[in-house]
Amino acid sequence: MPKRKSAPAEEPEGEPARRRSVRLQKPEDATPKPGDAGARKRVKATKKEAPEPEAEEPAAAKKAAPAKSKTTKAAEDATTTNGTAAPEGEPGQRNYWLLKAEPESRLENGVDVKFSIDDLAARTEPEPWDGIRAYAARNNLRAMKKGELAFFYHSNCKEPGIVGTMEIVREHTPDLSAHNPAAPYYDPKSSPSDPKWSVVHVKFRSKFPAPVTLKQLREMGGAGGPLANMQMLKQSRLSVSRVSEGEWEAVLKVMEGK
DNA sequence: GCCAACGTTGGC
DNA sequence: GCCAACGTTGGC
Repeated sequence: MPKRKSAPAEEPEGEPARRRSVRLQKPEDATPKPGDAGARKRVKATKKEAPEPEAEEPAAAKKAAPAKSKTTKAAEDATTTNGTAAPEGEPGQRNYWLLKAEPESRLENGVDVKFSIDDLAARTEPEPWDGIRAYAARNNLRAMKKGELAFFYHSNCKEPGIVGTMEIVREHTPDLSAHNPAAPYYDPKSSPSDPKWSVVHVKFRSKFPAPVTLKQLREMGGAGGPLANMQMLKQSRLSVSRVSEGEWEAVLKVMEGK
C-alpha cells in the first residue's frame, strides 16, 4: 500500500466526496456536533481492503497507518515502544506540539486528504485530528493536554513549513474513522470494541504572515542552533511531534521577523 | 529480543 | 517521479 492510493478504489459509497479535503469529518467522534469535524492529518497510509462493515458511519479519515497484522498486541507494544512517548506532562509544565497536514490534494483510499491551515481557520467547530496511524505519533496525541498549543505544518507540498498555530481543545478520544471502510485511513485491524487509534480536537489560533519554511527550520537545527534537538527534524516522518518551549519561541521569533 | 526485509513518508 | 530516511513487521 503505497501511500497514495490513488484511485478510488472503492468508492465509498456513502460518501462521495466529502469535503474538501481530507478527511471528512464526522462528528462522531465524540464530539459534539456533527458538523465538521474531521479532518486531516496525516499519518500513514493504510490499506484498504477488507471492508468490514463495522464501521459506523463514515468517518473521517486521515492517514493511516500500517496496520499490520496480527499481533495486535505486539503491535501495541511496539507502539509503546517506539512511541515516542510524549513528555510526560509535568504538572504545571506546558508542552507544545507540531502536527502535519497536507495542503495539496491527494487521494487516499479514494478520498482527498487535503487539509490546510485555511481549512482549519474556516471551521466553526473543534476539528478532530484524525487519521493518525503510527504509534509514535499516536502516543504524542495521547500526551496532549487541553489548552496546549501546536504548530500547523504543511507537508508533502510546494513549500513545506510551519504556517500557523492551533490549540488543543479536547484531549484524546478514540479515532472511530479507523473503522470506516470508506475513510481515507481505514484500518481493518482496529475494532470499535478495542480502538487502536486516537484523535484530539483542535481549534485554529493563528496563521503566520508567511510560513517558517522547512529550509529555515533546518538552518536553525544545526549544531548549537535553537532547533538542534527538534523532534520533527530528527524524525522527519513523524506526523505528530513534540516541541519544547525554547523551540516554540525560536520559531515564533522567526515568524515575527517576517 | 535482534535484525534484515519491507513499506511508507515526504522532500526535492 | 525518484529516492533517502526510517518506522514496522516478522523470522529466527
